[in-house]
Amino acid sequence: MTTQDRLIESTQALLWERGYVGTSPKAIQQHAGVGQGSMYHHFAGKPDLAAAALRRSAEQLRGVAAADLSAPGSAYDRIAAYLRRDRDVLRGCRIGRMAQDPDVIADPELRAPVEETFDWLRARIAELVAEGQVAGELAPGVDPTDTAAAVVAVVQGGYVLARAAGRAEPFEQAVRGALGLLAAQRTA
Amino acid sequence: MTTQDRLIESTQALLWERGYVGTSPKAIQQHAGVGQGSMYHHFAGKPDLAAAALRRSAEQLRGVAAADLSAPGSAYDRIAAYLRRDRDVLRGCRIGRMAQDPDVIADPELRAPVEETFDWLRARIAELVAEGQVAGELAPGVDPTDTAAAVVAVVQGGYVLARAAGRAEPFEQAVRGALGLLAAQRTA
DNA sequence: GTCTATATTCGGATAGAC
DNA sequence: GTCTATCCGAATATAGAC
Repeated sequence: MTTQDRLIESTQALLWERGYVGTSPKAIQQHAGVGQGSMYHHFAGKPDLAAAALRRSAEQLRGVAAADLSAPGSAYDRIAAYLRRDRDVLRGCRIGRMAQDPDVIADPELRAPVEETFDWLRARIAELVAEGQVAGELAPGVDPTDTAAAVVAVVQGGYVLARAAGRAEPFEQAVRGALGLLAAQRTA
Repeated sequence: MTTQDRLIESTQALLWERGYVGTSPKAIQQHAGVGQGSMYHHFAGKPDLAAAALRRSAEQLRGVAAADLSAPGSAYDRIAAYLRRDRDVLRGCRIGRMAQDPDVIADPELRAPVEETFDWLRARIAELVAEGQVAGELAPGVDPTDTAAAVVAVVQGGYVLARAAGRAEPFEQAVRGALGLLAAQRTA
């Protein structure tokens, strides 16, 4: 692995754990086993490195979610596959976490991967809901866009509840709750 | 207002905006218009002050939510009142935000108000759902505890989506989505 | 109770040698 | 490309005067 890659991966890990404000260049260097000069040779500074790390995390997350949402089965099955995916719940979401950091939100370069990830995710789930309705699998009563936003919000909010509680259970409850409400839309 | 109160209110405001890691004692002093020595006379340090601020925020939040959830009308109406309450969406949740901060989660004194707020909120909403089912207003199919967790998660996740997007709309979509799914449970 | 002075470490980087 | 030296301000206090 290249020095750049190790720096990016270390930054991904530290941003996930400590957030942007809580992650120092020195901590990144130590985690990556890379010297000061080396880091500043490859990257302009902390914001530059964070931007690279966030772009990579966004790409990876999208890949995983895309797979869940194209799983075999009905629209409901695919959304359930996304919601039920095995997660490290107490760690939270690598991307969603960044939405809380004012320095990330204030910098368009840093916010862009976060915004795009959620835009894509909501749109993809809305598409599935709409397809399910057209296919007659889901009742036509609910709005696909709104429903998709609710599904994504349940996951992001589930992380918040779980971390607040110090245990994964509230996340799992929220997911079951969402699936219970969604199941009532099935026409079968 | 006493010096203590001004310090607590300033800490509440700064924790909301910048989080725990991002809030310095100096910033608190300046925001409160209080000197260094004065702050350390009244509080042992940053964690002590933050604990006082979080306890107060938790108490206030609970008061507001309790009012929504006891509004006139059916169980659905009360949950809708909670979900639709006018919020400063892009600022996020004063309490939920803390769940992302590792230093808050690691300190039992700081985590307690956060955990208790969400425990109470989920329990109160679960109670409403169960009452609605018993009264025949809501279909008996969904689990009250799980549904309540989903409702609270939609709000917390809605904040994440809105901040990521830089606009309030995704929050409002998520709320409408949740209400749409919940409305389908009404037997009327 | 409040103020000013002082201390230590960290954050975030630049400079220049190798 | 990588290393070490150096810089300046901020974070988080403690000490002691008023």
